[in-house]
Amino acid sequence: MPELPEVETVRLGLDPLVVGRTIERVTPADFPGVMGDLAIEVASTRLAGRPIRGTRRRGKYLLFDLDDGEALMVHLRMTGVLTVLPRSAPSERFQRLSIELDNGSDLRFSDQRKFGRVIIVSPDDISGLMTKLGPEPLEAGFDGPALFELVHHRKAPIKSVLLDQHTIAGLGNIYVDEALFHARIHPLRLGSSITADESVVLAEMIRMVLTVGLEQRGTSFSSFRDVYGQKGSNQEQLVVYGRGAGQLPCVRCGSPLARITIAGRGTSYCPTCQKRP
DNA sequence: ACACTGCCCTGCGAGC
DNA sequence: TGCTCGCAGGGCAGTG
Repeated sequence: MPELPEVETVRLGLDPLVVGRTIERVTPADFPGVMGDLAIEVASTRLAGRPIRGTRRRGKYLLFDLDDGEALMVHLRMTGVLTVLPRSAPSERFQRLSIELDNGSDLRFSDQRKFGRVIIVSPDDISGLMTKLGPEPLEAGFDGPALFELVHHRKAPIKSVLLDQHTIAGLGNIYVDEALFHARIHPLRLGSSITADESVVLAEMIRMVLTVGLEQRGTSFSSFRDVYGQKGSNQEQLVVYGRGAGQLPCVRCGSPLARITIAGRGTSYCPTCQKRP
């Protein structure tokens, strides 16, 4: 599941391969809805001849800046994969879209579950995206007091609050479970119950798990691959995510981990280290 | 403004 | 062995 470290890993890999290139055309595969309501043929006409000026990431959104302030916005959702391949390379297994570039390479979008999207966005769309999302947790200014301000008035479980992209941008199920474990906070604790002192630790742990995830080039628990089709290695650093169902032992205290559902998401935690509310 | 639910989608693994 | 069925979950629409 691509979260901030995975999306940033993809962006870092793509940037040198696509910036400065010009789009020639867009070739559909078998999923007409991949570009939203816009027909692929229409999109191809709109994109033909336009340059890719740069790449940006906001939360889990990836932006390819075009001319005229427009951009191609990609969200990988659960199983989206972006690769750059020679035009002669065969289609990927779940390929949904191929953006042909002027140097003979293709930017390919593959997505097993058809949740991901590649959308042409206007300058207004982009500024809307920038403002509606919460702060970037790896940028300067994201600290204990800032986190406390974001969560102390919230009456939902802290896990739900941290998953809310309008509150903090880029966290998903994996990194939230990991951060809460390292901060020793039970995922069902209400946002309003988190103290200022706990916010300092939690903000630190959020930054830590994201930084490690980025260093490991992402978590490839299932389908995540980088631009070159390589797996990340952060799954080896995970200590709670995916381990609660089997009641595997807590790495800190040895007692069996537990698994519950919060906000419709599987949630693993240590009932001993993360005290109940 | 906020909280919560259901929907989208399909490969995979558990169970029979 | 082969089948069915539930699970995985990010974002959004709809409801309260």
